[in-house]
Amino acid sequence: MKKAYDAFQDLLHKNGLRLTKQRTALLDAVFATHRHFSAEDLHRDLEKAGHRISIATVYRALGLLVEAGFVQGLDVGRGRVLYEHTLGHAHHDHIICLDCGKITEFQSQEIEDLQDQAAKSHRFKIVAHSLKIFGYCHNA
Amino acid sequence: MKKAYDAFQDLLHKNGLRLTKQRTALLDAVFATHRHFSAEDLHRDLEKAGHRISIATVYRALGLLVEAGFVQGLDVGRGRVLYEHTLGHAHHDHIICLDCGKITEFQSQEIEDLQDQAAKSHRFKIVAHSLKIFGYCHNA
DNA sequence: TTTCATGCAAAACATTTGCAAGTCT
DNA sequence: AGACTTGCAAATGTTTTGCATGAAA
Repeated sequence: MKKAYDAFQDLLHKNGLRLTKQRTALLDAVFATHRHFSAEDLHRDLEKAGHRISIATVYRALGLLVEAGFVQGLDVGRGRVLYEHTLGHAHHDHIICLDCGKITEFQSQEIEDLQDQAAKSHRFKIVAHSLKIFGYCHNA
Repeated sequence: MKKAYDAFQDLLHKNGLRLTKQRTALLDAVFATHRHFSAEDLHRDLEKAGHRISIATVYRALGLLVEAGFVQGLDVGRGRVLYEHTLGHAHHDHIICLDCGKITEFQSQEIEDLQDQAAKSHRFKIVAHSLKIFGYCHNA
């Protein structure tokens, strides 16, 4: 995980920002998990691990990480946003179970290509896209 | 638009619900436009047109329409939900301009098929899906 | 020491809900 | 009459913000 720290520190330095205890702990936690987590999940885990950090700081730090592309937000509906780190993870889309909340990732280069094509034909410059499939997993 | 009223009235009757002035006016407004609108847009337009309706009722009626499949919600991020009526509209996806908010619709049967395939291979039963492309339109 | 960051509590938003009063059937 | 609806205001849940205090560089 040295890479994540270095890249993050670089980013902070470049913008005259500081590497604080809170940001360090948060970065740590974000890259330690490979699940999708909410801001509150993250806050709870950090406090549980003995770190003193406010929910406001969690949101502020997450915002930084998202802006920098280290972390991605996934809007799962009804105002719920889950996050996941992106370093070392290829782009993927999500299938969300409406019953148990389980999130499965998948990817399809064909879908990507078709999206690019669609955007181009409407003269849009793609910045990001979000494909979510909602349904019921086999446990439902 | 006779069809929409009839279908809505049917729906209400079937569930022991009532066709009130507010619901009539709202249905009217929803089907009169072919744009994407927020609950507040709708509320404002209704009041502007001289109808007395509360925002709570707008949400309640929109909920009914969504549940019945007359209207679809489009989560455009940051807790913003826009609605559009679906009667007589084929399924489509959206390209959203991050600069001006313009929303362009497109559809691709190939993407649909690939999604079905992806869901099936993960043993999910699809209920809905949402594909949004974010970017900049040619005016940006 | 000079910024920048944090914590706290209040504010901001969008949406939902309880309840008494009003309206449809 | 009786059940469903409405409006209102308060409650909700999540995220943001102002400001005084605290901590990096």
